[in-house]
Amino acid sequence: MNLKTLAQELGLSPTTVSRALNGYPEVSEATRIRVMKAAEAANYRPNTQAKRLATGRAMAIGHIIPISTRHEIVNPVFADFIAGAGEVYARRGYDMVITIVPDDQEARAYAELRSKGNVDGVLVHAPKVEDHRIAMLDHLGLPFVLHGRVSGIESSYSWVDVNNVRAFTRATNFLLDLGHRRIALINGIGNMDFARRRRRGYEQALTARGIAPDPALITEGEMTEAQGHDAAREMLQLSNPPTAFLTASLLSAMGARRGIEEAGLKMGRDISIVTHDDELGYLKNGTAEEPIFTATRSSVREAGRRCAALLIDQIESGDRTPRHELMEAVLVLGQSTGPAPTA
Amino acid sequence: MNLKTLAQELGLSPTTVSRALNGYPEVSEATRIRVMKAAEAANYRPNTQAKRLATGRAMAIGHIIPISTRHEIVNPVFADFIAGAGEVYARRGYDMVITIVPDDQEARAYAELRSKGNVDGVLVHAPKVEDHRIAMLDHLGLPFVLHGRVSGIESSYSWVDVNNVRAFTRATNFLLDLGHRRIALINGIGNMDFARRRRRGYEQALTARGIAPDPALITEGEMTEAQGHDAAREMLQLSNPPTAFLTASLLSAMGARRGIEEAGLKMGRDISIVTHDDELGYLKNGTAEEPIFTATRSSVREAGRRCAALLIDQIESGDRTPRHELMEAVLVLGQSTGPAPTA
DNA sequence: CTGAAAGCGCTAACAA
DNA sequence: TTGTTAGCGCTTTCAG
Repeated sequence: MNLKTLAQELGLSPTTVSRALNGYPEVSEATRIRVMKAAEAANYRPNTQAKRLATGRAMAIGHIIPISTRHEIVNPVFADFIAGAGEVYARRGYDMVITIVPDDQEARAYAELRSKGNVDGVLVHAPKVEDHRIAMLDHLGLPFVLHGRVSGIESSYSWVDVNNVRAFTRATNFLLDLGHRRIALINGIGNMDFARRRRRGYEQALTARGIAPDPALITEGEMTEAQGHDAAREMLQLSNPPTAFLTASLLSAMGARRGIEEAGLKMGRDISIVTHDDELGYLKNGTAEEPIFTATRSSVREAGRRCAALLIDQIESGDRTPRHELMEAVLVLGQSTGPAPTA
Repeated sequence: MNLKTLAQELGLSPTTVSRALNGYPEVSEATRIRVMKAAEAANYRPNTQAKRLATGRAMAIGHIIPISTRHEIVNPVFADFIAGAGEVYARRGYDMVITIVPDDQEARAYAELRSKGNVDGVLVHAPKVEDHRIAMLDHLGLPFVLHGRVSGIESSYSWVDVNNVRAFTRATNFLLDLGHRRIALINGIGNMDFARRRRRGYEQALTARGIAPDPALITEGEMTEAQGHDAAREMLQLSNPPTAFLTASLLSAMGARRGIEEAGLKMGRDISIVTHDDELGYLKNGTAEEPIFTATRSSVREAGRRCAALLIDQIESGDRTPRHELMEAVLVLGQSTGPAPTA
């Protein structure tokens, strides 16, 4: 069933039917209703491709996922972001087009998406310090929104990010308030922008209390269980070992926990862990002496929603002045994951 | 840059240029080369929407992800599948369109995808026992491939699946060979087809050795850390507790490990764990007395590739006779994750 | 081997 | 308020 035949059945022109269906004002209420009913009855749906060609709008948003670095796709957090963004796309009639590319071909992927007219805009994931993609997208003229920020870049662009500095300042302060003075940081890959900011928050909190950050207590890398385990084992063998760990992910925290137990120490008695990730409800129901965490997964989903909404707004309004949203992480202590963080 | 202007610049008709670019035989090698060069120089890419409209092919594959049940999107394994499928799509020129829907609207989502002509086929995830989606897609006439199978359905369809029965039979036998007689199963949600099959494999192995499966040693549910922990705690309080755990996911295994330690038992001395999931390299480097696991994540990625390739083949060939691929899980013991499982 | 012309299904000026 | 006409950018007969 297409427009033309539907129009014929109704004894109307395709134009009128189109207008009625798309809510144009200049069509009489009577015919509109008649058309709507007929369309409903015939189970008519406008052909997407034709619509796209005619309007010049792809009604789709692209997400490019580079894969040679495993972090992005393996990170469970990515799925949450997609879920959040997908909710918004569904609501607003957009398709989500995901492209997997070896990361040395990422630039070409954006350019192709652009020149083939596949998408109206893109969402950019996992920005690195001084990420080159910003300049490239600017140059392409393809609307985009970053999930995260890029520290080393002066040009302005739209982004949605969580306040990583503040989250880690608070988490560090929490441990300091408990009396800890030797606090280790198990962080993400150093050139990821979020990791840089988290480290800054941690160091600022220490410095503010007159404690010099100790490089021996900081490790950066892929946020896996093994990372947490190895780091904990190693650090606990120092002559002046940490009494607490602050980790950037739940997996690292689990690993650290294992390392701690292998060293014969007991969680909450000898040592504490704070993690940034609420991922799977692990580490919940603790007391103040036990692990706490800040909410990541729920906020990533919310970030997905906001990125998507922001991008669609920009596309539909044509207004390209950069906009930002900074979300606060929620510190979760001794209870299950709370609602998504507030702005 | 579009076909028309490119043709003008070359002093050729759009037809000829199109033919040259699309590899039609009836164009002279000389002009083909000339056209190719010009296209390259002008950085010309055919407009996707126009191509789609003209050919009637969407050059896109849909993935519908229902979200009210959290399992799918939260499961890290899903990201691996997407990565694998995405590789193939990229190679063969297809877009991957992901739709997130509240799971009570899944049927409508497929119907819309179909009638709007958004995609040429769909990949179906996480089949349940007696999954109704098969009948629906059959009825819609939309080509599809299942990742997994549906036990309770007689109609035939294409699928790619891992041999869950055999994986769990082998894992159970491994524990039996070590001398265990009280083996617990921490399984996925009961109405998921894969969970049903895993259970069957486990029970078959026990029965074959004359051991009656004990319902008190079987638990089914969302495969979280908490599930593993709670199940382990509970089962270890039985008057006749298990000496080994077989879990369907790494997270459950981690949880079980925590539960075991809380109970004052020691891994590898008092108790063993085998898990189906190689997720993050956890539990590796064990001895025979220590945990082993079968490769899931790497095989899921491979499954993604195969599903995508199978679907595209069917779409392009027009041949709708159902095809299947059964992959064997690889038992990984005392070493890091191996290569993807072989067929 | 190349080109002219029609058409994919829709939207959007412009007329009436 | 409705219809006519052109056109989005490509592919694909059908002629030459």
